[in-house]
Amino acid sequence: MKDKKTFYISTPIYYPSDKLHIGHTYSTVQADAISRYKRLRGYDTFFLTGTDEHGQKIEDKAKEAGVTPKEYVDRIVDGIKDLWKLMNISNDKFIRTTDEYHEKAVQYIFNKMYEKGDIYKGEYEGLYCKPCEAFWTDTQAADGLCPDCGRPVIKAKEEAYFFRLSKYADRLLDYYAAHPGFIEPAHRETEMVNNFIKPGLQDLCISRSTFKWGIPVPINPDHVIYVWLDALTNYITALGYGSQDDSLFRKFWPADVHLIGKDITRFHTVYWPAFLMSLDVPLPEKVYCHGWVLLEGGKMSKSKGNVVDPVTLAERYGVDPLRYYLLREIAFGSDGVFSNENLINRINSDLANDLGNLVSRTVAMVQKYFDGTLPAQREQGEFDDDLRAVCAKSKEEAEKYLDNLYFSESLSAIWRFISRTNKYIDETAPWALAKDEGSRARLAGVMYNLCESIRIISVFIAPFMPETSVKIREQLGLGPVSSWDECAVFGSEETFTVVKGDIIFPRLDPEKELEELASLNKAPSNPLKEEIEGIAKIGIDDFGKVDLRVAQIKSCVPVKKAKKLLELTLDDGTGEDRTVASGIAQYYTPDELIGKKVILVSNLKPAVLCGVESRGMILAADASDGGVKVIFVDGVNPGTKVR
RNA sequence: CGCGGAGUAGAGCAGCUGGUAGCUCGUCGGGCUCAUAACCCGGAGGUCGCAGGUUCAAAUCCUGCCUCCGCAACCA
Repeated sequence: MKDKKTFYISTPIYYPSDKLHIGHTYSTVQADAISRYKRLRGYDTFFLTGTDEHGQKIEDKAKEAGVTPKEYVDRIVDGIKDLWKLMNISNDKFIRTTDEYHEKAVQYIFNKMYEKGDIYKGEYEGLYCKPCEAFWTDTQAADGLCPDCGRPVIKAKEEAYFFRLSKYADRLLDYYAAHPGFIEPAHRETEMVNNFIKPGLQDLCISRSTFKWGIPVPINPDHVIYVWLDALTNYITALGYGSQDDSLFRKFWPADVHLIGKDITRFHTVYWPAFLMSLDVPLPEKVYCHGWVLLEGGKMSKSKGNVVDPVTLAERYGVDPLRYYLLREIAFGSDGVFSNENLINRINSDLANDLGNLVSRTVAMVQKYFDGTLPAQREQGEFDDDLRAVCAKSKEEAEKYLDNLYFSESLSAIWRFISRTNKYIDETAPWALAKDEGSRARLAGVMYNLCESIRIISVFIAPFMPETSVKIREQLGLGPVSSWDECAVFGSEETFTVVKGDIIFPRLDPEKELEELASLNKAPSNPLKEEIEGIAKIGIDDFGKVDLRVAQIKSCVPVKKAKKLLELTLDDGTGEDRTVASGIAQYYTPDELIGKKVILVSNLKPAVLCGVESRGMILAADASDGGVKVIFVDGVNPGTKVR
């Protein structure tokens, strides 16, 4: 870590082509928790999030919607900002890659790299498929054919600008070796080294001339800068790098943590460091690749219709419970499963039963036994020492874990103290002490210790659940936490005057909630209908272009080196065998298929898949269980046209 | 033999620099009555994926195998 007491953390910048889901919320909430923690610890903290707004996809979406790309992203970005506001995100800045200062700075960066000789016009490297408007690496198009459409690729001559990524391979390896912990979890580093760096880094294409929605290449306005050089650089342009005023950059760079999802590891641990090396800018301290929020039944995906809407959940259960759940449920670096049942469970047991009830019962007793204000006459007793010891240990662990971004573990440590406090009530049995006038001082001592414990807990949870921290402290008659040090000394408070408030976390009825959530999910009445209506209409002529034929499977073998592919030999009625590769190996064995008749798209352009030339495809349905059902036909001869 | 991760009580996970298997939820029984039918204590429940090996001793180290999940290359 740097000597100066600053802390700079970033989330990825999100692509505003759709509404954000719980996964994005997860990233951002993590960054928020750590930012709040660092601020409380006295760090001058800069927390950055934002949006990555250029690219073909947005250009297309905007066209569909009949608005300009800027108008399109403006609308979505408003929604994103609202979501962060709702989630109580304390970012210091929100960068949009369409911001003027960013566009200028990216051009500055491009020029600087160009002058250095790290950017060149692609003439030798890069294989380009014109119809697909896509670039492929040598390995991807090893046979000289586009992996997408099977047509020949050409060398990218005058097609694009390239960044000399290959030049930095050794320096990257050296850097990793010299900076353990740069990539976390560590196994991601192994993955990057083995999969990308050792096999040889390809130079990186950083411009496009096939669409317009991007930052123009300064030396050639026919091109726009392609995603990574535009997006990744936000981490420094947001601080004013490449502008008149780079005081923030000088203050906060290098970043302490780039928090990212594991899917963009390569870009942040290979491309980004190489860019920075090219600019002679120091590298960030750490890239932390967190896991994904998975849903029961697999990855989140729009087409599966199982995207969880954070707004619905936050409005229904509260922002802090949702924050807590995300930070608690998913362990360091690994994926976690989101389910409504888990969420409700966590809220009930951790928040309502353990924490909420602790506050409630304590405040009620202070109210009842002392009219709300604890007297100065207090007596210490048995169990007090242990309570303090657990408190101290909990603090130490919570800090240690949080410093390393182990959110879940940090919360576990805090909850050990909450449990200990509940147990303390049982051990000291204040209601028994209350019956005996002679135990008045001891009773006051016990209640004081409870209030102190809760006060300290309110500091512990402040980074995770800021609103709850405030609510709890209100009941203790205290203002908001202003420093983490407030949890350092047990007994620092003179006395307490409690104020009874509302139940902080009402208990939920799991059955009822699950039912209601299920009905809410159905609310967008008919997603299937919407999906179908969302697909562009085609004319009968377009359909006529597809030639469908019945074909019989003569033989079938798995494709070597391919998990998903079966190589089918078909009788299509022409008398000549036709080979088709089909991605159904996980659903059918060859024996099940041989002799069956299927529907063949006969005029699909050939493509090479894993070394097999596939001429056509067979029709199959995506079953609701995630499987695939091939469509079989009976009683028709091979070669018969289907329409 | 492409790279990496994982297989531990009903569920979700920890333990993996070797020494009688732990946590949360659930479940069963008890205690308490301040509290949000909450809290506290205790029990049941696992031959730690399979098979070998090293060792006085292995979930933990080694070898082989099986299964699952990511990434890459193929879901035409």
